[in-house]
Amino acid sequence: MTPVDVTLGQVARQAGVSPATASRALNGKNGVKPDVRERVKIIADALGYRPNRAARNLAGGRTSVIGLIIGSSHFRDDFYATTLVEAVAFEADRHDEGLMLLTDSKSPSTAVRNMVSDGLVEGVIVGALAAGDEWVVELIEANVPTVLVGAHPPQPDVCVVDVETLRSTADLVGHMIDSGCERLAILTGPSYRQDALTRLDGFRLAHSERDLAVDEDLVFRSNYRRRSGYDLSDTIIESGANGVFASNDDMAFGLFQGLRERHVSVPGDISLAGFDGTFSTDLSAPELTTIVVPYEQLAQAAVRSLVQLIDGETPAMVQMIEPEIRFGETTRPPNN
Amino acid sequence: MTPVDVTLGQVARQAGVSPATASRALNGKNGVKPDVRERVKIIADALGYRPNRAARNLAGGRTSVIGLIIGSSHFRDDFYATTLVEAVAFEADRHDEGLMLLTDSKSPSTAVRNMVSDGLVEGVIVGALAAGDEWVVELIEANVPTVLVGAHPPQPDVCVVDVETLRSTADLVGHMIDSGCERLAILTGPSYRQDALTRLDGFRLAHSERDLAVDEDLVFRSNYRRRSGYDLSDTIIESGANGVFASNDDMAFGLFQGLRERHVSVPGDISLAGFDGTFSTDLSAPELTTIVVPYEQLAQAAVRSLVQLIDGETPAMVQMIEPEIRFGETTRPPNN
DNA sequence: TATTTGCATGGAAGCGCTTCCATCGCAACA
DNA sequence: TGTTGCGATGGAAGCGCTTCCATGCAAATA
Repeated sequence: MTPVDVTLGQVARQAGVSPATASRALNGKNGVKPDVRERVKIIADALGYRPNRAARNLAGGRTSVIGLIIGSSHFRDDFYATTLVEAVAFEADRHDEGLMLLTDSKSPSTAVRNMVSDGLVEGVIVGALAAGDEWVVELIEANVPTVLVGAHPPQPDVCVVDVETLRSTADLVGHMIDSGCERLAILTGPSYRQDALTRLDGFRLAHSERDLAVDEDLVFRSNYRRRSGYDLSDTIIESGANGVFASNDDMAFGLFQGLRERHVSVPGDISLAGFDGTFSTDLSAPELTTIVVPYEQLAQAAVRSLVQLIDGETPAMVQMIEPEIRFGETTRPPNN
Repeated sequence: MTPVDVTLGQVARQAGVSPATASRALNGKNGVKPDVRERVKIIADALGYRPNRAARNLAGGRTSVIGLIIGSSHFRDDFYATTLVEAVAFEADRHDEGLMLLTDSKSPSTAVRNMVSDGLVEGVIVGALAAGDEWVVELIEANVPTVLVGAHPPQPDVCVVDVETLRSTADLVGHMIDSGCERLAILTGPSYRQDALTRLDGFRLAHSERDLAVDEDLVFRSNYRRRSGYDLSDTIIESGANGVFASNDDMAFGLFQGLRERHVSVPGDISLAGFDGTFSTDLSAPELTTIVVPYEQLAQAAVRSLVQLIDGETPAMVQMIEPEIRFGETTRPPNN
């Protein structure tokens, strides 16, 4: 089955040492003379030796496989999911870690725990999204090294990597206010999603920093769906808003489309900004002003932290990655 | 590390049998009395026993992990990739197979072979796409059980699961011709992609079946990009075509957008169909007539075949999944 | 009843690796 | 020169499982 199969023993014999020493040499443990180590390494290389992960794992060592779990419901529609999967896959590879995709077709925690107790996966990265608490708690309590990516309900003792959202949202919203949107509306995401709440908080923060009250009539509870942005077009127009911060790009695109169809000029009549940094497929749409989620960095931080966790180190419990605000053509230019 | 760790030995002892028998009982090997098998199973269940995959693998058994590799270049933009990953993940899970995501950040074949010789992955599913030959050949020669999903250059001795494209395309195109598109254009995909070629073949087939010559001036070489459909709007209009088969939905959407902006009615002035069954994000666009790629079925067939391959059985070398033609509002109705 | 057949079962080896423990040799010390 | 100490090394156990092989027992046959 396996194409070539050089074992540690063969390497050891070739190098004239015992398997024990060869193992130590290859794994960077000390107690091996430098020249011996070097010799073993060279021979291993020459022979194309690859340690059998199963054996290594069995013997108590590392598997070098991490798991990634993303709610399947988010897989399809969410730009988030795809991009994160790709980024994590890339990053895991850089760390020489295998990446198992764990589905949550049954119970997610069961799936994960099973994998872990199967001895295959040493830790998991959870695309947090709307991850319910029990879930994560269960993992942590089962002592599974876990890193959460993305917004999530506050949770003690869990390693989290997230996008700094409050400040950046407040900055963007603040800019909109400062550049003339005295009637600024917001399209929120669903209230059960932490990220949606934080984005709304950022919206409020920008106002309070300017001693402005948020006009609650301009807070439109929505659901992150493109359709909902589109459907709110009339309402927005009637509200007299001259600026809209959509809590995600999808809604912004939907709204944009609605506004265009109603011949409302963006940003002439209404300034528009989103959040995520996704790409519109609408080829004649202007570039959206938005906050770009840095997936690569998220993935990088997540994998790094997880590896540390597995190695018994203590990574920063909370890591906030600064997103970049990208000014497009749907708001007035920043220096205005 | 592992939360609970019930071993086969414990199950065996509890059941009052030897580990050997327990193993046989649990793995459905014969040579175990039904009542004993039942007892062992019940106890294993009660104890929450989960076989250690590493050990199982080491002992020469199966790992029950398969790999999935998709060119990373396709990961981001291709609807294909995401959907396939999801479908395969789901299906693998149903088969109790773990799913490793293999990146091709280095050389793809190296990545795969490493995984396999690491003893982690028993076989791979390759999202074929534009998979170069060497690649696949290398895998096959390295004796790695491999299943290709999707169109690919003809290749002997490789297990392939693909969408039946020629006939379905010819059917759809035929319908367009029959329902009044005497000037039917095609937007092709890039010529290095097998699927693009087959779709073009289907287009031609529909014509030859009707003893019609393909007007080569209506064959527009394109690249699957939405943008290219959009950009070809004027050319299409000038060509006098009254129907367009776009080789994928993306181009169809792009073209649709272009036509709408130029106030050309679809299907009034020009009938339009695509291929793939993706969803338009354009909320006010009509539903596109298209051929829906059945990802779930593809994934299902692929996983099934791979498992057979791994088990030493001989699955059908080529499996063609029949897609469904979905008539939307961009062509005249089918019974016309 | 004696013998063969065949199925159910247990014992034990071993997959490739890591790691504990004992050993050995050498340098530094008394 | 005789000890001690310590770093380098090898031997061997064992991770949890599968599977070969031998054993034992019951049913089927002569």
